[in-house]
Amino acid sequence: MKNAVFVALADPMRRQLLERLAMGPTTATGIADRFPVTRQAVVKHLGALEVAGMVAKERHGREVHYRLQSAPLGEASAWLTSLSARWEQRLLRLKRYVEEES
Amino acid sequence: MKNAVFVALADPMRRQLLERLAMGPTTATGIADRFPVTRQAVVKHLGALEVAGMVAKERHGREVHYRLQSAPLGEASAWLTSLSARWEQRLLRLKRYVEEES
DNA sequence: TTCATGTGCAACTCAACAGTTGCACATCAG
DNA sequence: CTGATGTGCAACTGTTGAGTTGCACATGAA
Repeated sequence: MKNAVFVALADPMRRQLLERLAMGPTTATGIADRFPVTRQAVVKHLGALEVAGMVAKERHGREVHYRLQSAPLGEASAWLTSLSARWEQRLLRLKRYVEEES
Repeated sequence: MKNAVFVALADPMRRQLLERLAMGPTTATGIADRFPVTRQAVVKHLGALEVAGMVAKERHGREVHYRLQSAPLGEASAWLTSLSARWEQRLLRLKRYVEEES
């Protein structure tokens, strides 16, 4: 699942979709009007985001509204900070070790 | 540049490389011994990570050591948390609005 | 020098993905 | 019902990237 999140985040268009969805739910057609791509392209991207759990569909009549799901974003962010923290901690240990030597 | 970071993070092998590099610098050959892939594959992945600024090369004799650069990880994480925060804030505003109505 | 090890470059295959187009189906307004 | 709008599904093209292989070059050790 985590993999699907990072795969989804790899595409610039999908990141733009996330930025747009952060302002509120929308339909694929509404998005396609403001982007230089087909509605089908938008639908596919939203599908990838849905597989990653970053977006949820909601049908109202004949319209399908997509809304952001922030949980996966938090998980991805947490993994990144954890990785960075492990490295920084290692640098800190090395620094202490060098200072101890002198 | 941000795009290269997310593209680099999209591959499971590269994320494993980052995990490995968080424990300390290594060579491509050393990594290839512990992974079921060719050295060349590792070199290519490390190249992608280098383009993204997440890894730095350092030559010692005939060996090339790769070490983690944590800055881009922090930037990527910051973007994710910012996006999530914007959405959460919007939900909060909506909640306040609804409570005000009643 | 000679050999082994580590690296760099280039070409190739294979699979996955972005984006498009065309058409069918569903839903709302008149 | 009729037309307009929104959506879903499928097939197709073009491109990108992962991984491999082969060979040449550089460096350290005997």
